[in-house]
Amino acid sequence: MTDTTTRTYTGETETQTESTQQADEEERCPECGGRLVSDAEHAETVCEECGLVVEEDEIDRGPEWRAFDAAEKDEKSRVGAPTTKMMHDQGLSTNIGWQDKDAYGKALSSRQRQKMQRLRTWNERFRTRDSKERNLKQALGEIDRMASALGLPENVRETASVIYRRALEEDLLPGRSIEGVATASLYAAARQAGTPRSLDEISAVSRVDRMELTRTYRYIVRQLGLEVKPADPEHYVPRFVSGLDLSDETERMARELLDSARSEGVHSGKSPVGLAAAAVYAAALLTNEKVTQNEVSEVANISEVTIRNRYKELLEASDTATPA
DNA sequence: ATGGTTTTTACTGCGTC
DNA sequence: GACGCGGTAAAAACCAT
Repeated sequence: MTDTTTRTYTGETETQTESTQQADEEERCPECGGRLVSDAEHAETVCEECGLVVEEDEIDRGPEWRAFDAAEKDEKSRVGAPTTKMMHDQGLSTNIGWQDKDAYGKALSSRQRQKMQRLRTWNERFRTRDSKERNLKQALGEIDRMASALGLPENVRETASVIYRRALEEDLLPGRSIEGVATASLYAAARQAGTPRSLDEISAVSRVDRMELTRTYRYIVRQLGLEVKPADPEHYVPRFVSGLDLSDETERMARELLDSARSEGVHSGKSPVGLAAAAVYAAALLTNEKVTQNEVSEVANISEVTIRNRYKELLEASDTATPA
């Protein structure tokens, strides 16, 4: 068994906020040279002096929400129209505004208001009408639910959404349940993002049982050609450590043990969870913090026997690697 | 489906508090 | 005696073929 330990770092995709600093060269009215004022309400740019309309039908890039104070504005404000994979239509479909104003900014008559209200209702219905869209909507809701139950960050949800979307595109759904595929997507996403959750943890919050989950998971990974590296045991360490109230020192120690174990090629088909659990246990031993094998096995959902076997191997490996 | 691994289950013995 | 720990054997689960 070849143990090519490829250290893959799936970094978190940081969304960088670019501070586009441009010298605001003030534009002038071509007629009279007056100051130009943009009127977002009417989607126009007009001259302050003579009232000439310089620009028409501008796209309103402003917010579509109301802000009641500065703090709220900052909180909600963003740049451009974000498309998000987390909404079933990527947030690109038409929404009918809530403002009850016409294109000129005038308030609507009550008849018109009622009409718009009805239009809104129907628009919403049509928007989600066709089956794929509905399907997606449900699945994304499910993904969201499970992700929060597992404390998975936003980017994992995004990834899961993307995976699910692809599965849907490739017609992988027929014969499989929406929940199943949604769960599998989330599992894959969590692993790809370097915040893996074990199958047990996932199936605990999912409506589908383990069997179906593993089956669909394997299936979509193969069909979609997803690259999912074998989970790195180190990724489990922080969770176990905090779950057991151990020190940072222990956490570091556990990482070291795993590192030397890696170079000794101890992992080969061994479950990463077991390895991580054993490392935490061994580290606690070395730093004189009291944890029982039983406690570790509880938080890691792994049997004590496995911990015993693994941690012996870990200590051996670290001895050969760094003879103290 | 099958065979080889790994993990789990269940049980036993030892030492300590 | 309860508890933590270590070991073993058999069963179950998993994976690749």
